[in-house]
Amino acid sequence: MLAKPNRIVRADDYRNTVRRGRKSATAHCVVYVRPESAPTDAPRFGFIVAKTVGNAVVRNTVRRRLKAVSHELLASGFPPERTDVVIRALPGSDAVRWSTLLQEITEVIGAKGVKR
RNA sequence: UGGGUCGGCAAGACGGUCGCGUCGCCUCACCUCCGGGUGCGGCGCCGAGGAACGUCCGGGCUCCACAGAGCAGGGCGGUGGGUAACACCCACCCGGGGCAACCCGCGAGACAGUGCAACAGAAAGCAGACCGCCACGGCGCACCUCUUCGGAGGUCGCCGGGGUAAGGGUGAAACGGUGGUGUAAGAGACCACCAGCGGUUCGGGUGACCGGCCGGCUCGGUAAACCUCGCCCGGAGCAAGGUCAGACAGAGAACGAUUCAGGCGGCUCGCCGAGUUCUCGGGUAGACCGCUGGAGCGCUGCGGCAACGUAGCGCCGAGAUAGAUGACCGUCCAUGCCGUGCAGCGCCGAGAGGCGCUGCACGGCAAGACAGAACCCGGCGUAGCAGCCGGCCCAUUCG
Repeated sequence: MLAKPNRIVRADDYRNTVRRGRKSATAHCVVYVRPESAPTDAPRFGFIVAKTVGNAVVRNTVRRRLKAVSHELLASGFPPERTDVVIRALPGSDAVRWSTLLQEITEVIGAKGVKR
């Protein structure tokens, strides 16, 4: 779905993106976008799924669907280079239809960034 | 056919589009101390569970003296086996439940000692006696019978000192149970059977125990109360532990070296032994190893009632670290509900027909249990929708 270079893996990077990135909410997620922060050209994604969302199986599924959404975005060239994105899933996001989820996040990311 | 009981299997299938992680191979690029390393891309293999879960037991592994001894503490508790080990498993015994298959039991000891038992009941542990039963003695404006008229006998009531514990009632439990003999009334006082106890007794079994014989007739429960007995247990845990890289800033106090500084959870011994502990302040929490081939899995043979053991052959089946093992779509498969049609059965109706149940076909909708590895095994416990298969038992029908 998402290759290693497209993932945020350091706690510091999460912290900076959540604190300093621009924040916008959809019906099921909170999205933080911070441009010009990644060390390489590749945009990076990170995901936060709290225990309030569900048990381990549900959290895994939610995170995998968000990764699939991010992959769709990358394929259509949406997040600009060197941009960090953190998506925080809210309770209830396990029951959303796939098309709805994709549309919501695409709108938010598309409004924040310029198409490459 | 219906009901019950025990056990096993499986954990939706197939396809398409786009992807992820470990490992192996290849191409290209870069670096090189020429061993190799890093990165992009391609191909191939593999990629969650029966409970991966809870973390309740037991082990492996690692470190803590050389992992030792005693005490304390903890765990276990029918017997015999299995196992690396267990609180697990198998077989058997005993007790209880069930017509039965089968299920259930925190299954040692109450003649070592201490303690406990609400309510009820006369009485709860050592014998005793509330109601009652029984003779004996005394008393009576009581009653009946006989009378030689003096009284005698009996019934009833009261009192007295005795005998007795069968019956009543309470309780979870009342000093054996049932039936008889016996007696003034009764009682293991005696007898038969049963239950329990004891035996230098006989037989069976490795054993727990079982059966027989003999004996005198009897002695409560509770150890998920203290306790006693037997067996077992050193502690901490993969953030164990180790290598490399990197960062910072030290200061003060106490104790101590042929040793009771300190270390091995507590105490004593024993061992090791040169730095240890505390306070204030500051810093790092990166990479690699451990890390997955193992008490491993499958088949067949042999031993064993079984758990299991063993031999041969074959196989390799996850190693992530903001944490891979997937996302979306389609078809089929079971499942539930609704509708339509057909068939069978039952009921209602004079009839046309109507209603209900079951099965099949088609269409639509819903929806796919519980749940996600993190050092690894063996168990236990818990969660769990709908299924499939088999053994056994009971009832019924037919032969």
